[in-house]
Amino acid sequence: MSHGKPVSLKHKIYMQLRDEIVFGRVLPGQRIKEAWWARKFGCSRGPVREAFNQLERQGLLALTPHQGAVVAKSSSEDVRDYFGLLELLEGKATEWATPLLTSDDIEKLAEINHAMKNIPRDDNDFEESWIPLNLEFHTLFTLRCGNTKMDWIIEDVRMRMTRYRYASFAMTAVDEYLQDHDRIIEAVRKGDSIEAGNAMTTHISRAKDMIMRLFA
Amino acid sequence: MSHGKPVSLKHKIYMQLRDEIVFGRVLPGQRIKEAWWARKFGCSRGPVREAFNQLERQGLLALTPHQGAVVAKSSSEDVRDYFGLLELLEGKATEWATPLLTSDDIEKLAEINHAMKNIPRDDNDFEESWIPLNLEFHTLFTLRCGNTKMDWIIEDVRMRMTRYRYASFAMTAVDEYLQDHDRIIEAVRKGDSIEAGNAMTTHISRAKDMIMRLFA
DNA sequence: ATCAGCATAATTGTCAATAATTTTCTCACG
DNA sequence: CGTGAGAAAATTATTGACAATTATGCTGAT
Repeated sequence: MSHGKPVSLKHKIYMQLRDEIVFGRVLPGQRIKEAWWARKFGCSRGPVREAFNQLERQGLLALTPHQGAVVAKSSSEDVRDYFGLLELLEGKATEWATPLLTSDDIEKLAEINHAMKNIPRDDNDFEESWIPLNLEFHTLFTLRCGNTKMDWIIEDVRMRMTRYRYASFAMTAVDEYLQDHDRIIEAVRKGDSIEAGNAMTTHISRAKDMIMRLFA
Repeated sequence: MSHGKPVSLKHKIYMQLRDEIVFGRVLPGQRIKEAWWARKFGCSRGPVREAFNQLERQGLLALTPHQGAVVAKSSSEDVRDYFGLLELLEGKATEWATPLLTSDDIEKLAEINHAMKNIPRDDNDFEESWIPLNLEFHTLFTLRCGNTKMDWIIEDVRMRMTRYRYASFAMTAVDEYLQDHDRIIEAVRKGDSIEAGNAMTTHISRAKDMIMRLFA
């Protein structure tokens, strides 16, 4: 074998269309046509259909028989409830991870947040720098929490809201987010799992409030 | 419109193969062939492939390019971690639901548990009577918890383990399960959400221990 | 008897064409 | 001018055939 699985055509189509939706280049309610994507990839509609199906199961497309696909709409209630699950899951993941983190892990968390603080605020690419660092910060807890399914389920929930997070990204709360991270790190340093979990829940709750306000 | 969505062929295939897996008529690791199911339904392989994809996304089939599908295997670690998520999710759903339940809801819970107690223990169809009642009991909390996504996520987690629950169903803990339900109902009657949530978590933890023991 | 190498068979991945269904447009009628 | 029936167009659902890939089972040399 060379390196890993061979990448199937359906997977490439899936990845690209997923990005289109997640990064908001196509908007909720917009019609997505099989034939268009088949031509775009120079292939037949078979692989396109399979990609569409996968995206439906992830809540990003809405398929209706004989009617086709539209980018799924989420109500403000949907977003609130997805965030509610994230508060619960990431909060508990943080609580569970706290006693399991090595000193290297904790140092890594501090480094990430330091790097986030140093992103120039007026940079046009602020989001492009912020997002991967933020993801790395959060993922470290889910990967170290001792439950091998936690990252899968959080990723699944997150996928359904990411486009709203990106679409309504606002720098107004950046300082609070960074302070939240500091509070989490501090609690982790003390080894106080409950406090760390609560700090994470509070952090996500703040993000929820931000986005819900922009939604209305 | 006549009555609901038209049922697509892929959905019928999906439902039937899912049942085969969930009820253990095909075993983990067993090869599943597209052509066989296409002949079984008198159709081509297209819809079969779409059903396979859906089952992969639900964790019931493992697909490898050019190698085909096998019924997914779960390690004992996987089952433990899925149950860990269920404890968390159903526990919190119960806590959240407690102040929202109507007296009719609580009465319904009592009725269900009463009916479960009255299933003849030596009945050959004990499981067939038990499972839907048990599901109804648990689902009432997830539907009333105030988070519209809770039932989706619990259903998703549960789907991945149901076959293990059924495969290793043992009546040895039935009495404890019924007592657990009574404790949950009691806490709900008192309006003690924390106690109710803890009782649900304990209940699921007991089921986990049962199944993990049978796994080893 | 064992094992590498090769030919064969079986299975999946993709395609282009056809059938079924829905949507859109047209136009006669009130 | 609005409306509704019906034809036309567009789109999806399914199919059967072909290509690409992998598994299998010979063959023969050691």
